[in-house]
Amino acid sequence: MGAKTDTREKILNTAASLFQKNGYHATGLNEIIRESESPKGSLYYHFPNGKEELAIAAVTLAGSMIQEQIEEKLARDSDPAQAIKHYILDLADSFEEENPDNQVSLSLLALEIAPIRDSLRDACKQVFELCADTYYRKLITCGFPEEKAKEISSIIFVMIEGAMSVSLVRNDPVMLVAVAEQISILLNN
Amino acid sequence: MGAKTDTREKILNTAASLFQKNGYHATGLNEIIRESESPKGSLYYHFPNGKEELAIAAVTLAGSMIQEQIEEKLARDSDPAQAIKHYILDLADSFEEENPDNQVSLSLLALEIAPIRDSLRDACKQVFELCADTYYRKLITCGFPEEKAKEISSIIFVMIEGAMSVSLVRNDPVMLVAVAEQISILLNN
DNA sequence: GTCTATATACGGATAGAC
DNA sequence: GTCTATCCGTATATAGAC
Repeated sequence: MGAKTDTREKILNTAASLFQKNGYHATGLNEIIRESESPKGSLYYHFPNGKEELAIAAVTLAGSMIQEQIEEKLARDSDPAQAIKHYILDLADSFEEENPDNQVSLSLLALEIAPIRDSLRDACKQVFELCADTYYRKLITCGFPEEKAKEISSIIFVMIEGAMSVSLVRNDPVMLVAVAEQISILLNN
Repeated sequence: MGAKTDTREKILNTAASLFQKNGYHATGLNEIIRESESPKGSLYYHFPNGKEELAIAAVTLAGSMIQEQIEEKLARDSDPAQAIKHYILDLADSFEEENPDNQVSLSLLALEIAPIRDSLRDACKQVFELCADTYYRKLITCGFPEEKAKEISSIIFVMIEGAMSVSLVRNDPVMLVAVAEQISILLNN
């Protein structure tokens, strides 16, 4: 093995990166195979259902990577409010950088592909759930009551995703900073 | 006059509706002229710069309509927390309905078109600003200090847009309800 | 499993009659 | 100002050699 899954991985990584950055409809399969230096035949060999199947795999991969990043960064502070604030400020800091692993927004891709088909919507729902659940577990670990943690973790996900959208549109991370400042208020009530 | 601007208006309204609902790249000009029952020649007569010019006009129109709806609904309650909560719960209620004037999310369209060109990004920024400013003016009217109002109004816009995105992806308005419940906490701190 | 050539449809845009 | 016919590029997808 090794080379066996290598082509598939290259295609998938490239697709996930381009889909997240430019969106689903704006990204052509030709662009994906060019950037990943893979032939089109391999794409359809590994993803027989074409672009939609690739989208499901891509949103799932992107979600996992984001989830891992959240988890890792939340572990740096024991205080949950501080940890989450710290994480969001890091997002703001890395906003200018262009390297692909800093792409932490799922909204564009999810909003585009969810309406296409139920299977795509389900994949998006799962990814959203996964991210929110990472905040949830942090809050539980820190002693928050279950109900409160459930409520707050969803709100945090919504605020971050909303602030990311606004920041991307405005091309300016100040909205993320503003949201970071609200976290402690949110958690202490 | 009357018939003179009628064609333009029909094209623009249809475009704004389809762009908001399905997104920019997923909506073809052919679809717009078919749905608006206008010939393609008229589209390029009224919007010589084609799809991009239409997108600017559409996002601006959509923003104005949303802004008016926010303003109108916030006027129903004198207490700002109550007014905003009431407005968000209305959004949740109207979530199932399909008529076009209930499309109150700008994120999909804005995230798609902002990166295309600066003129499109600027139009999106202005629209976002317009909406947030409506919350701002409500807060000022109700006696909030300027700085606090500025801060909170942005957060409210972010939370609503984020909750709308999540609700659209999940096809379920519960996230809007959850956000509505947080408004009073946000305003009383 | 890999790769290229090709099929087919549709995208945005334009020309030019009326 | 209105409308149709058409251009050209690119999109997704497939066929079939290797």
